[in-house]
Amino acid sequence: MCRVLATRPRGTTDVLPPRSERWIRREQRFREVCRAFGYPEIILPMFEHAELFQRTVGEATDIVEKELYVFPDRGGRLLALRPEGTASAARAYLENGLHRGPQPVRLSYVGPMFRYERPQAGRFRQHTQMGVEVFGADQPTADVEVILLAAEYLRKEGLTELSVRLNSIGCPDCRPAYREALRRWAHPLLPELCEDCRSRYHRNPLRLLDCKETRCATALQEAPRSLETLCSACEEHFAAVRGYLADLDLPVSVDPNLVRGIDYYTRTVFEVVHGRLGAQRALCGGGRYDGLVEVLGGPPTPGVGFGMGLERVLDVLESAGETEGDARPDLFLAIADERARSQAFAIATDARRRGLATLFDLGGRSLKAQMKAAARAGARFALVLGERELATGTATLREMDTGQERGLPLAEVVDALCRG
RNA sequence: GUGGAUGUAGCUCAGUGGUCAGAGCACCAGGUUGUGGCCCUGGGGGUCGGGGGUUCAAAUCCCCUCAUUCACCCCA
Repeated sequence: MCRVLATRPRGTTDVLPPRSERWIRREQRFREVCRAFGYPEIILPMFEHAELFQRTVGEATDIVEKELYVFPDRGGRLLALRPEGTASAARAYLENGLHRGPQPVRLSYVGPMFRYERPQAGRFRQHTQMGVEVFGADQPTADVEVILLAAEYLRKEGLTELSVRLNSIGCPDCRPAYREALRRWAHPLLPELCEDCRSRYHRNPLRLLDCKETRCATALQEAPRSLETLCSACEEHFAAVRGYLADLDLPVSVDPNLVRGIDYYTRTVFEVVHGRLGAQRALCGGGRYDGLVEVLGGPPTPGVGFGMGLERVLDVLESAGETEGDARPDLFLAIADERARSQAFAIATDARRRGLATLFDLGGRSLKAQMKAAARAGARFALVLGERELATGTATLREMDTGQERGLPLAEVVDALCRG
């Protein structure tokens, strides 16, 4: 085996059956929920002009600064593998003139995202996000709708122990003032803070608030909160979001320390977290991005959405013993005599056309080995075809779980299985 | 980018200087010439992650490197 040719790139994964079957079920269920909420799917490119992400996600963010997969193509364009879905969706919304049609525009998407990160539990260089976006809606009900959609999907997957973390980081009117206020307040504490926090002070003071170092956390306990300095419009918006969510039987906690690492967010930001998931416990992250479309040269357009990590959802489900979606064949044809092979092809074709998952042996193995293969594949029924069946026109159908057998005319086997 | 742990069969791992490198599970075949699961027997499968060094002798000790993994930063 060649070490390089037969090794996947760092941070990527091969998703094998049966996990791949479960994976597909998760995508299906997400699409069902999106359909129920009226969010048709948009299919977007996996790479874009690098500038799209640099300008929207933000030059100074980790995602752009150190995680973006950028490359020049053969025509000299600077492209980037998408690190997230919202910027692409906003670009497509504008480029295709959706902003000129009826508003709001609701969209969903499922697909791979790429970030050059050091892999760890729940984090990869290629991961998959299921997300939704609403463009052209500034009402707090839109924020509530997308949070509700995320929660409804996760509920349908049978997940419990979920909670929604919620915060408002203000808008271009009130955020700069808050940043300055926080900086001024923290300045005298700088010598006590950790090295990371001293650099956060300059780069992104909001990040000071969620440092995990205990000495920083205690030092900053009394820091001013963004929630206390929201402008009245943001204040009102946030109060409305909280109010609707409170009526909805969702475990929501307002967390003034929740800060997200993408520049385009305004007002509402949120995460859905699950307790038992290692250090990367956010299943879902999102928020409002009222200035995003305008940055791309479009009209002022409010928007809100989220991205959900498919691998993380699967991890939680599998840690809870999830097996839904595991494939199980209905019928295994064991061939005891090569002269029965044509008959086997005919029965298999009939069964498959009628929706029964049917396998049969490709030849050269003993009947015993074939029965073993049938059991291993998890087949519900096995049918032996040989000289005897050809002569009498009847066969023995064996139910694998119980070992019970019954004789049936060959022509009726598929009918019997279809009836259950 | 930073720190820790780990790389031996498909999987989980044993083997810390000394014959040709092992176990369990899995896989294939036979025992049972038309029937899976239990049992028995046999079989296939390894550049001991890679390279260099020390030594009469290296899976084992040293250096480098690659990969995996967990955590930090950050994020889904």
